[in-house]
Amino acid sequence: MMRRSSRLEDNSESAPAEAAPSKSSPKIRGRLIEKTDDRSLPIGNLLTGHEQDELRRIAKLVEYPRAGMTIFSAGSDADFVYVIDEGMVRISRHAESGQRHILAFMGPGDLFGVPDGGIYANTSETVCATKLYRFRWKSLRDIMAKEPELQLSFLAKLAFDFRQAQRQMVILGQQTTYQRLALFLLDLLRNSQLFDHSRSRLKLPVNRFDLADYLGMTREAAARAFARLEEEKLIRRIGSHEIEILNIRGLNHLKRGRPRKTLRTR
Amino acid sequence: MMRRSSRLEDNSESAPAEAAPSKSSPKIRGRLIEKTDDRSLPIGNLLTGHEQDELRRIAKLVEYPRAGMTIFSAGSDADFVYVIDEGMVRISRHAESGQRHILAFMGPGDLFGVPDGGIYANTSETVCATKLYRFRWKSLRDIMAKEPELQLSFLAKLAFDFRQAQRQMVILGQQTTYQRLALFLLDLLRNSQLFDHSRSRLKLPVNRFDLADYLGMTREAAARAFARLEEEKLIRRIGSHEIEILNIRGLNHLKRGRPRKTLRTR
DNA sequence: CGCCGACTTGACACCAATCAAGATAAGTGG
DNA sequence: CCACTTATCTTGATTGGTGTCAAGTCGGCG
Repeated sequence: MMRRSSRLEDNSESAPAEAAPSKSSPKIRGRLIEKTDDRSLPIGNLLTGHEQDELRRIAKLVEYPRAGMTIFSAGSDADFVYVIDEGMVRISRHAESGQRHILAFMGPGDLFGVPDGGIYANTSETVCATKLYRFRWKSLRDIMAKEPELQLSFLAKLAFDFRQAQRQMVILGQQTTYQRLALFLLDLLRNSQLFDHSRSRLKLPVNRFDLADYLGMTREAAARAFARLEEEKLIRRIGSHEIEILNIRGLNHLKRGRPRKTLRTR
Repeated sequence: MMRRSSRLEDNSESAPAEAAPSKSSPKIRGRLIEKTDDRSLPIGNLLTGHEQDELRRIAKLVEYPRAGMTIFSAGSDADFVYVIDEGMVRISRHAESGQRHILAFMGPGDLFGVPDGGIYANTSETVCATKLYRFRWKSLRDIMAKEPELQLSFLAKLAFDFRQAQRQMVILGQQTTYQRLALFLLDLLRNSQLFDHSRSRLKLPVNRFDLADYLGMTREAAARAFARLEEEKLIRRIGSHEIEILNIRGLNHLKRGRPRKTLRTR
C-alpha cells in the first residue's frame, strides 16, 4: 500500500520465500523456496570448517517474540547483518508511489541485511516470532578478509538470492494474476513443511496482504485468483490459509500457457 | 535503465543498463547508466593492486563485431565469466510461456556470466559491436581463493547487480506503463553520453523491442506511453531514438503519483 | 522505386485496480 | 460463553489500462 517511498537503492537480500504464518495459523518454519543445500544448521552452512568458531565469536542471538516487529528500516545505518535461526522475515521496500513491495521472504539459514553504502536499502520485519544471529558488519568484513572460504559461502548465498530476484522479475513482468499465484503455489508445494503429500493439503504461510505485495497484485485480485483456480478444479479452498491441491499437472500447465491470448512472436 | 547509482561503497558495478544503438542510430558507446568511477580500465576497477596481473594472465580479449550475436545461452555449460571492455550486452531469459524478459543491460566494466550450478542461467547477446574480457571460471575461482581482495570486489559487483534487480522488481511490480517509461527516461538522463543538457536532447539507445521486454510491456504499449508523455508536454519525440525533454520535474512527479486512481490505504 | 523492418495508431476485448459491501474469523471484555 | 469489536478475506459493480489484432506510416536499403 501505500506508503511512500523509499528510494534507496537497494540492499538487501535475498531470496526465497517463505511465509508468515499469521497469528491464527500454526507456526510454520518451512521455507518457501527450496534450496539444494541442507539448512539444518543455519550458521553451520554459512560457515564451513573452523571459520564457524570465528563467526560464533562475533554472533549474538537476538529474539523477536512477535510478528510484525521491525528488525531494521530502509535508510537507517546498517551496522548489522543477520542470519535467521528460527522463524520468518519479510524484506520489503516502498516505491515512490507509496506502494509496498515484498522482495523476499526469508527463512532459517538465510542471510539478510547486507549494507549498501553503509545503510539498509530495504526494510525487514518479522512475520512470526523469530530468532536471529546478529553480526556486526565491520567484524564480519574483517573476518572475511582473512577467510576466503567464508567469503565464498557468502558469495554463494548472495548469488542464490540474486537468481531468485531475477526469477521473480520474470514472474512479475509477464504473467496474469492467477498464473503468478499458480507459480507461487507450486513453489510452496516443494516445501514439505507446508505440503502434506498424503492429504494433498497445502498450508499458506502468508496472509493475503503479504501475498499480494509479493506477487504484485491487490488483495482482491489474489482472492479472485484463488476463486478462479477453484472454479477450474485445480485447487479447493479449505480456509484462507489452507488449500487442497486437486490438479498439480493443471497448475504446471498454466505457467506454460500463453500469458493472455496468443503467444507473441516477436 | 537504471541508474546505477552510486551508492555502492566500493566499487561497483554491475548491472544496469545500457543500450543498444539500433543499426539506424549512430553508434553509441556511452553507458546507459552512469557510474561514478572511471572506466578507462575496465578490468582495472575489478582488480585492485597486483591481483590485476594475475587476472590479466587468464584473461582473453574476445570480439563480437556485430549486434545480435549470442555470447552464451541459458542452459549451456558455463565455462567462462566475462567483463565488458567496450560495447553493450543484454542479459535475458525466457519465461515458460515463451516471453522474453530482459533482466539487464550491461556496459563497460560490468561483469556477467557467473555460473549457476555449472550452467548459465540467462542468455547474453550483444546489442552492438562489443569487446569482452573472457575468464575461465575455474581459473578465476582458483585465484579468488587466494586473493580475498579480489573476492571482495567480485562480491561488491554481485551485490550491486542484486540491488539493481531488486529495484527493477519494484518497478515492474507496481507502475503503469507510462510511469515505468518515465522512470526509465529519468535513468537515462543521468548518462551524459546520452543526454545533451544544453539542448535537452536524449538519445534512446535501445529499440522498442528491447525497451518493452525490459519494462515488462509490449511494443505497442511502449509507443502509447511515449505518445502519452508527449500529450502531457513532458517530452517531444524527434525520432524513434531521440526525444527532447520538456519537463523533468513533471517526469519526476509522475513516479510519485498514485499508480492508478487513488492511493490505497491499507 | 519497391521492399522490408521498425515504429505508430486505432479498435476492441479482457483483465485487474478501485470502490463498496458483505462474510468469515479472531481477539476482547463482560 | 456470548456480545461486541476488529481484522481479514471474499464477492460484486464499475472503470481504466493494456494486450491483442490490424492497419497504416516512416525510413533505410536493395
